[in-house]
Amino acid sequence: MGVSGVEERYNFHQIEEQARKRWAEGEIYRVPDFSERPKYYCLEMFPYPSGKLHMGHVRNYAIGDVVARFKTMRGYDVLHPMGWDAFGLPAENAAIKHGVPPAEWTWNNIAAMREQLKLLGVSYDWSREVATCHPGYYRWTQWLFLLFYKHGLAYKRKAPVNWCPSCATVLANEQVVAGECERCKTEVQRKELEQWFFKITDYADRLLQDLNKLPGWPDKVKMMQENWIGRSSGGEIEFPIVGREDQITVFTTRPDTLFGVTYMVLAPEHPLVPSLTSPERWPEVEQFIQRARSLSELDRTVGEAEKEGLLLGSYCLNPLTGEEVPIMIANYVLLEYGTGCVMGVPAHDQRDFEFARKYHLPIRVVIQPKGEALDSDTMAEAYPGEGYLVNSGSFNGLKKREAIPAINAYLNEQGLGRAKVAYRLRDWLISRQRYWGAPIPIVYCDHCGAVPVPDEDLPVLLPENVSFKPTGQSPLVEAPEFVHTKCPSCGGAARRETDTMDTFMCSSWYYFRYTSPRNENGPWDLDKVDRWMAVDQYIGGVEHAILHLMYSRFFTKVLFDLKLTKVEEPFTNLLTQGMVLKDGTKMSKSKGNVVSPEEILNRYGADTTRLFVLFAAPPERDLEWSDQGVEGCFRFLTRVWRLVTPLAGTVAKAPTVAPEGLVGVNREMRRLTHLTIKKVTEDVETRFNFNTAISAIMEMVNGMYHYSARVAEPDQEPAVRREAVENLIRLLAPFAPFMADELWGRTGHTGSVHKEAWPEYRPDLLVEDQATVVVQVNGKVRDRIVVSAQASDEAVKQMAMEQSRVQSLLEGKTVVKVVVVPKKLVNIVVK
RNA sequence: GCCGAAGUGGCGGAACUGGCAGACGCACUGGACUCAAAAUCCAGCGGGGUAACACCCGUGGGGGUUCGACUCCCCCCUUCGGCACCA
Repeated sequence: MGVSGVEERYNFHQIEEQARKRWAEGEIYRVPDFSERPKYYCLEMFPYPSGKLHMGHVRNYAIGDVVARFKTMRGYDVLHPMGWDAFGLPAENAAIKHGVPPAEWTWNNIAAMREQLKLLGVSYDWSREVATCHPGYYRWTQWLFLLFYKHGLAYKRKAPVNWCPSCATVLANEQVVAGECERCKTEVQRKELEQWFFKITDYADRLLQDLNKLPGWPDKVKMMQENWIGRSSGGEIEFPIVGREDQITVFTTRPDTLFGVTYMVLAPEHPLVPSLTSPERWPEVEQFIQRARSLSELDRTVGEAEKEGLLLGSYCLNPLTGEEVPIMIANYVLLEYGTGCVMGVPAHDQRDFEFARKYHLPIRVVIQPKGEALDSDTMAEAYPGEGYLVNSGSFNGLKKREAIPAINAYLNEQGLGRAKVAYRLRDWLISRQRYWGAPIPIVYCDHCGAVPVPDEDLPVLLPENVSFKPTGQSPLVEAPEFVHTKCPSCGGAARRETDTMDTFMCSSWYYFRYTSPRNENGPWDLDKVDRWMAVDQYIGGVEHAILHLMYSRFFTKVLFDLKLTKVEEPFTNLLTQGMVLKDGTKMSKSKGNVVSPEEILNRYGADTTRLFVLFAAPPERDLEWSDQGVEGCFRFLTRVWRLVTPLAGTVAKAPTVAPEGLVGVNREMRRLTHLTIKKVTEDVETRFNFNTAISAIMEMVNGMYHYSARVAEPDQEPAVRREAVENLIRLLAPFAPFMADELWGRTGHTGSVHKEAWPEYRPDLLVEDQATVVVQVNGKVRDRIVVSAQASDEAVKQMAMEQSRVQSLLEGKTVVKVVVVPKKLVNIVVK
């Protein structure tokens, strides 16, 4: 690395513009559908086209791009596509506010964001771009809806649903966070509405079980899905109703406490309630039901809501004892879980305990813990733990663990119950009362009922010239030419479904579509999906841990069952990247701490911007924005520029193969080059620790500067220099693709560095001939010695003991033990 | 309440399998270059202590295992995230 002459400034504007042009003209990021090379599918969560890239996007796409570029250099065909999650409320709200039609607003935003992504230099195959709001895309979203419908996985029913008054639409359970709309934080209300659902509960167990097949997912995300699915195993038990032929079926996880039941309690909305209420109690009961209905989910479930209940005046029989048990309703029982009723076992369930104390219901102990005597009169709280059955007839003496299967088996024999699993997960509500979404392709006919739109009539197009004002009904209701149609079955007058689909439907299958983005004969080409799926690496924010990621898993399992894919899980490896923070908190307009990518790109260029977000923290951790940190990355790139550009000409002419048996600084320089290749390769490939990979490259650059400072130019081995420079450029390529490509050209290469092979290191060149060994006495570092790499443990030990520092510490003591770790340390233990 | 993750200099972070704590970067300090500044280059940079060494302390706190612990085990504290009347 020689003395530079006239320095040329690092003009990133020019470099990046020229590279963008070259890349576009050469179509270097286009990936073939099929080839001999192994495939790798690298995917980042596609964005909502808000019109502006934010730092979170920059981070997400920079991470994905490193993976994609690295894998390409490693010899894979990398599918790395981009698209737009383009339906949704903001477009409609913008339309209402500014009078621009949602379609126009959305397409303009897409154009703007596409340009920003191109500025960032992400290696997308733009020929595969998809937008969920394009009729050529949502045609297949509708097709998939009908596929689900035909297989009994889509159904319409009246149910209590979550209603967001601000968004003027219903929400899925997953979109309600702590009783609030996850989008706008408005408290959700409960409404009884007839809505479309997807039967995700049919897949609850597989969604749970198959989490085990995802070792490449973060435990955190798997845990969140596990919590959300909320599997509990127990049994269903029949309690005959006194004076009637029918019975109440109850779900419980504790069949072992069946002898401790002292009351039965139903959800207020339970269908049996009216017939179980005695006439004189009805007015009071009806009032109670009304009150429970009107309360929001939030009021009813969050916090220390007081438990309230009422006797209905009827009784059922404990199936094991024949004992009469009063039937009640209570606000703490949820209609949608289990069977909508609870057997009250106050001695062993805290909620039942509180309820029983309040209403003076009897408490009966049926589980006795070892070495303790529970007394129903004096106990201060329920005992839910382990113990032996008492007051339980022939089951007395069994352990809780043994009693559960024993009682289940007995009930099963008698036809009084059966083992059963319950889930917290509810079916996915997919109807939305808004305009900017894929219309649900169903027609209602007075004669034929709900009729699916025939496949050949898809897409059901969204009408234009519609008023978007949210009224609580879909704006499509106000579009007569849309609503009025013919029944596909009988040809008579009929009307269309006016609700649109949850946008999470559109995003549940887009990764399939990328494999065949323009296919018109089906949602995708099976051969292409088979080649590319599953996604090898998926990257995005953890906020989708449940919503998008669980829906996508559900879709994939349905598609697998219907033979439309051979994979059962869509995403083999998942990386959830951390947030970008400023001043310790999430960037937001209201806090005024937003850093605009546009501005940073303009001031420092894409390479610096990318480098900073990759260097400042490992990908899965939150990243604190630092203007000075960006400055530092810019400085580093400038340093690379000043190092390489003056050498470009001589590097191009130098021999490509370095001589063997080098000594001194030339040998050390080679060693550093190969050490860095090893470190960067391992950090990127096995750990995704881009921050440490970049610091290794920085150390290499520092080493190259030292090399040139310490070695007169004639003594530098040209081949060593060439090897260092070329590998530096290759290693830098995934992180700073523009500068790397520019320098690659300048050092005499004709093609793009992004078509180059990733460098390999030579293990034999990593070997050092000397090692610094730490000398400890009783575990404390007291000295260091330099030893030959070949020195025996015994020799190293001898040498360590001879050090004067060590000698003085050994004086008057006895050496108990000496531990030698080759090439690392000697620990002398003395007494 | 239940489940999970994380706590390391002034800051972002590193230490991968138990082996020199603080790589790399930022900030800061001193020096070189300059009329001067910026840029750049060189050096220093956990705390105490010393003229300089020595030495002592130090990875949220307390205990333990080990020749040796940021790393393993037990208890506790703090912060963040998920679930939360789910029978």
